[in-house]
Amino acid sequence: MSMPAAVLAVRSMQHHSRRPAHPTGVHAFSGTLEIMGAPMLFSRNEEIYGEGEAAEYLYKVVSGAVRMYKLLADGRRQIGAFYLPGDMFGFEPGDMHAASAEAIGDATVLVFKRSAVLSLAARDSDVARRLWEMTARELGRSQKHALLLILSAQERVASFLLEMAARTRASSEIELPMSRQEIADYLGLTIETVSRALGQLESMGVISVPAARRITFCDSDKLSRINAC
Amino acid sequence: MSMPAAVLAVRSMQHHSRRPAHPTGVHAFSGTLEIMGAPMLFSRNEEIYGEGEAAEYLYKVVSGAVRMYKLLADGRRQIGAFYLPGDMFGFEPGDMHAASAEAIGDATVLVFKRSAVLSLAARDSDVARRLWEMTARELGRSQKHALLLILSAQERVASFLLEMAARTRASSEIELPMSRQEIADYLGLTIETVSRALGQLESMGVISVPAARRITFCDSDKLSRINAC
DNA sequence: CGGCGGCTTGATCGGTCTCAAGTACGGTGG
DNA sequence: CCACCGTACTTGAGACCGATCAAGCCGCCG
Repeated sequence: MSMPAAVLAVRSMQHHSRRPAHPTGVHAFSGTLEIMGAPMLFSRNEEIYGEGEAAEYLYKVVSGAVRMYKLLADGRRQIGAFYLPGDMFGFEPGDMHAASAEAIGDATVLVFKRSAVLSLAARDSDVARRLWEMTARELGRSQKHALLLILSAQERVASFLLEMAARTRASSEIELPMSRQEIADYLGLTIETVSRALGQLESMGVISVPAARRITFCDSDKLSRINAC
Repeated sequence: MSMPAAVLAVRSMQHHSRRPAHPTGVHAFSGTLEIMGAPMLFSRNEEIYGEGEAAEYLYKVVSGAVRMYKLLADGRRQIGAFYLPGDMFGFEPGDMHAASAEAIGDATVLVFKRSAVLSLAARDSDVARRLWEMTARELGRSQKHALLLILSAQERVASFLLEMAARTRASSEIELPMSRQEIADYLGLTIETVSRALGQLESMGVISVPAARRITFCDSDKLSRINAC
């Protein structure tokens, strides 16, 4: 197993001056911990961590987007989550990563040393509570994701669009950071089926697709009604 | 929304003498909290909590089994998890239950007041850590569940059998507490497909099914190889 | 013995995958 | 500025897997 990319990158960062945390508005932890996050840049498709590596860090997306995924024996890829600016990720049940994470496009990510977070949590119950809340929120997201996977193709795509709209706080139009292949791997479909479902929604007058990665909502109510959850 | 069953039941329990916690060997929390769990009995199909209710309690299965599920608009049911003796459940991102929980057969469950657990966690960082670990473990389970749902029917059933075997620490034979319908709703399949997949596995010589709810493993290696994860 | 619920088995239908072209877009170099 | 190229996306035709509809079977309990 090769050296985790994150470890190398963080080490190389230690010689740089620490920039202050970005003014993203969302604070991961109160006070002291926030300044512990070392900003790192990942380029398109660069690995942030790999399955089986020691989970030494927690991460927070500042800009760009991240995919978390697992590869199956036969080569299929299941994307478990997309992380957008403001999202934290890297929570794991054990001390090993059960999945891999990669930058979708160029991305800036704050990196927190896990042991530092844990020791801070041991002293500061408020930090511990936030840590627990974030893990619980991640659990909720995972459960919603599992729900998606039993729906029809059209329902999955509709739910996905609504999820993305809610997470980017955009009501009328969204810009997707990920490819059709990534959407397909997230929804448990093929690119062709995703494309067809989008085409159906468009011909139903629910959305319009002026560019492949730009979706405008023409009838949000109808879109919500297609979503069975 | 009707009064949560758990609330009523706990209230009625307050007039009973507290039995000591069951000697199950698995401890939810160190020390004081363990004795805070009020044992409750639920009968077959009885609701433990319902979607949308306030999440006032945490639960630990002592005996029997519990299903956690959501109902979709069109009546489909997605079972998100089965909880077996030793498992804790009821963790939620918000202060509301996002799903419902019911006893599969008659079941004994320890009930912990959430606010008491939280205030204990605020004082005792060890409790806070355990709480976080359990939530993270639940997150891992949910992610594995999502992975199941993109597999073929036979792979899903094989994975399910392996999961149940691992969780009951049984290597050669398992006794399933749940019906085919519940297995189907957990795996995102129909009862017919579950039944056929079991039949195929049996005719392949991988398992044998002496009784509908009793599965013996004839070739665990081959079963593991069918599982694509 | 009869009846009922849970499970299995069979035949057909439909949605999604697969394979295969075709098209639009973004970037690069002339 | 335009021609070219490669990648991403769309669209079409046919195959396949699991859902659906419909009987039949088994075990349990009255």
